[in-house]
Amino acid sequence: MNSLSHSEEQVMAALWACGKPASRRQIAERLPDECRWADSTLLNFLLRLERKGFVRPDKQGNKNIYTPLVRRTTYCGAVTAEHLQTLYGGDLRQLVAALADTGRVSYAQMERLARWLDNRVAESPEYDYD
Amino acid sequence: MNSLSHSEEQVMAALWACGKPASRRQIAERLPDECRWADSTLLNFLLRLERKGFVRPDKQGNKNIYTPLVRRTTYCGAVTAEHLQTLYGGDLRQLVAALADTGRVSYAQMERLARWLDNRVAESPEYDYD
DNA sequence: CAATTTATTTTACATTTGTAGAAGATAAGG
DNA sequence: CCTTATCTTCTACAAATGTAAAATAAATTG
Repeated sequence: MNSLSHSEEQVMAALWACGKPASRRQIAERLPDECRWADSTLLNFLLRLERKGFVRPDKQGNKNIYTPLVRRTTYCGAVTAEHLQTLYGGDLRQLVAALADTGRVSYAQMERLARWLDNRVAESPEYDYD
Repeated sequence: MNSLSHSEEQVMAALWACGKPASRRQIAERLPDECRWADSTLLNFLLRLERKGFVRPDKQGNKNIYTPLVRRTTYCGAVTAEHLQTLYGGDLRQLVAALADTGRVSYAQMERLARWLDNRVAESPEYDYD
């Protein structure tokens, strides 16, 4: 899988957030505030994403409708795993700790994660233990 | 804080892994296998890191000893928080889920994280609840 | 100390990235 | 249908990135 630049990643995130194939306008609406680009800028990123095999544009009249060709979880899993490896040697606890210790996630969120994990771990079988 | 390119990040990770100020050679030893760069390449990254305020080189004879000027947790917390926001809308559960669902972390590791979180959450006070 | 090895600094250059104006194509209003 | 507003595609360009050879400086060795 081709790797994405930060801007391209933001565009993909916005497209995934749309939940279905979306126009340039719809994608723009989902972008965070700091991404107030010129139309042609966003379209250029979409073109680069097309070249990298991440989206397919379908012409509806003069407009394009973009469909993601890579699953969100697939891409995010891969890039997060890479991030985890590079910065934390693959240790997920360290990643969570870094967030907690620098006050990047609230206590409440940590608790929710704990509860949720307890469930997952409880109901999951152990035959693929390590 | 200045942002780092992927290569620069790998260099910093290696330097942090050294645990103390380190020479170019020592840093190289800690780099992952895929980073078999020419010496001048690594030195160039170190120079760029210096310009970005991430390291300070101290001359020991003709050698440089590099000291990190940014704490690992500070940097990693910031960049992981950004990653979390961009790709998962800030929801840590989604991040963990993406790793789990794509088989990027083992069941055992998830369990360790769960245990560890249970402890942290238990012993932590709640006065900063959300 | 001359020759050789080891380090670092400079310089270079192709590629990728961020950003958007200009140009071209399509639709819509009057 | 002509004008105007939309959209997209082309083209451009500066800055950042990946990568390393060439030049330079310092240490080591015979």
